Amino acid sequence: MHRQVADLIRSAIMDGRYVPNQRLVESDLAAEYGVGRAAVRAALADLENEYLVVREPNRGARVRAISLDEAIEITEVRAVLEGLIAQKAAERIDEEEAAKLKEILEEMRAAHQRQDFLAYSQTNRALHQHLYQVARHETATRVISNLRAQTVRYQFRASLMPGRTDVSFAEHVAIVEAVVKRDPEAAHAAMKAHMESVITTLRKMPKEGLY
Amino acid sequence: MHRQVADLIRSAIMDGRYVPNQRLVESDLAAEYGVGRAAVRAALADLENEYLVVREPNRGARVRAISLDEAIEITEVRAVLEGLIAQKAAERIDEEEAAKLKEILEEMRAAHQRQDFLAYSQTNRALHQHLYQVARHETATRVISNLRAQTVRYQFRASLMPGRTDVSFAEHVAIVEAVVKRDPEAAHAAMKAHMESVITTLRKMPKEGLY
DNA sequence: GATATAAAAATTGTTGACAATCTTGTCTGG
DNA sequence: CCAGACAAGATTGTCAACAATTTTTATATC
Repeated sequence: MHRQVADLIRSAIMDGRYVPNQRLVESDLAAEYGVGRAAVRAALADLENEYLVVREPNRGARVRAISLDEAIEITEVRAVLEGLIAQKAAERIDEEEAAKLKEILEEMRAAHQRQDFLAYSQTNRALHQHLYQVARHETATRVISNLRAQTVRYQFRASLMPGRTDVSFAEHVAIVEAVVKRDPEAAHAAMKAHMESVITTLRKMPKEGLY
Repeated sequence: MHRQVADLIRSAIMDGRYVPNQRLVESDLAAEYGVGRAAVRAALADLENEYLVVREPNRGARVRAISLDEAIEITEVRAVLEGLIAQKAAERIDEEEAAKLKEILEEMRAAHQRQDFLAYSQTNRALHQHLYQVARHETATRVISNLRAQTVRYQFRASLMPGRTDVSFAEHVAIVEAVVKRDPEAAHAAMKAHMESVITTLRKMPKEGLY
C-alpha cells in the first residue's frame, strides 16, 4: 500500500505537480490519496531515502530542492555508472539483444528526423533501458534509476536546449555501434563522451530556480 | 528515534549479530531496543531502502543475503565511484588536506609494518574517508557509503587473504601519490587498479555461505 | 513415520486517539 | 508601526487496539 502511495507522490514530484520546498503534509496527502496516515508516512520515508524528499523531526516533509550544481554532481555519478553499464552491455550482448538495440536506434533516428521531440525522448529512454537489461548489472541499474529520479526535470530542460538533440543522437549512434561490436572499451568511451556532453550542457544552463 | 533504531540494527547486521536470512520481528526488536513498534517499523523501512533488509508484505523482514556474485557487482559499482572520488580529490585537494593524507598513509605504513591488522584496517578506512572529504562530492560519497554497508563482511574476509595487505598498501601509496600530485588521471587510474585488485580478490574467494 | 487439516498463536498492517511540538494569529505595550 | 508574549490551530510522533494474514501446533488418518 505505501509503495503505491510513494509511486504516486514520486510521479507528482517528477511531473512538477509538487514543487521544490513544497510542504508535504501527511494528513493532506492521506486525504488526497484516500489512505491512512501510516501509509503516507511510510511512503514519505521511502521518498526521503530516495533523496526526493527531506523530512525534519517534528517539522514534516518537503520536496527536496536540487540545485544545478547538485544536478551536475548527480549526473557525474550517473556518468561513471552508465559507462560501466555500456561496458558490461558490450561484454554480454547476444544477437537478439543486438537486433533490438539497432531497432530502437532506428526508431530514435526516425523520431529525430521528423523532429518529434517527445518520441525522441521516449526512444532515448528505451535505449538506455535496453542497455540496462543487456548489461545484467542489477546494482548499477538500481543506483542509476534512483539518481535519475532526482534530476529528471534538469534532464528535460537540458534536452530542450538548441541543437542538443543532434548531438545526443550522434552520441547514441556511437554507443550502439560499440556495444553491438562487443567492444567494451569503445562502448565505455562512447558512453563517457555522451555523459560528459550531457554534463557540459547542464553547466551551460542558467542557474535560475530550483528543480 | 527511528533513525537511532536503524543505526543499531544496521550495526548488528554489519557486526554479524544478525545473520543473512534471519527474521527480524518487529515486536521482538521493539522489546530489545525499548522502543515502540512504529519506530522499529520505520527503521526497517529505512534499512530496506538501504538494501540491507528485505521485507515482504505480511511476512515480515529478514536480513538480506548477499551472494558473492552480488558482492562483486556491488564492488564494481563502488570501483567506478571511488575512481570518480580519487579524480575529484586530485582536482580539489589543498595543502592541509595533502598533509593529512600523507599523515594517514604513514600511519597505515606503520600499522602494516607491525602487522597490526586491525589498525591497518582502520587507517585504510580513514584514508578513504579523507578522500571523500577532499573530493567534496556528496552524491558519490553517499552512494558509496550505502553500497559499502552491504558488502562489509565480504570486504573483511577479502582483506584476510594471504598477501592481501601487501598489495593493498602498495596500491594506496600509488593513490595518495597521484592525489597529492594533483593528477586526476593518475589518481583515477591508481584507484581503478586498486579496486580491480579488490574485485580480483573477491573473485578468488570460495563461494561458501552468504554474507 | 508421513501427510492433511483445523485451531491456536504469532506477526504484520491499519486505525483512531492523544501527547508533543511547531506555526500562525492576536493582543498589548512602546 | 513594530516587537514580544501568549493562545489557538495545525501537524508530527507515538501508542494501544483491532483486523488481517501467516506460521506453528495439535490431532487424525494412512
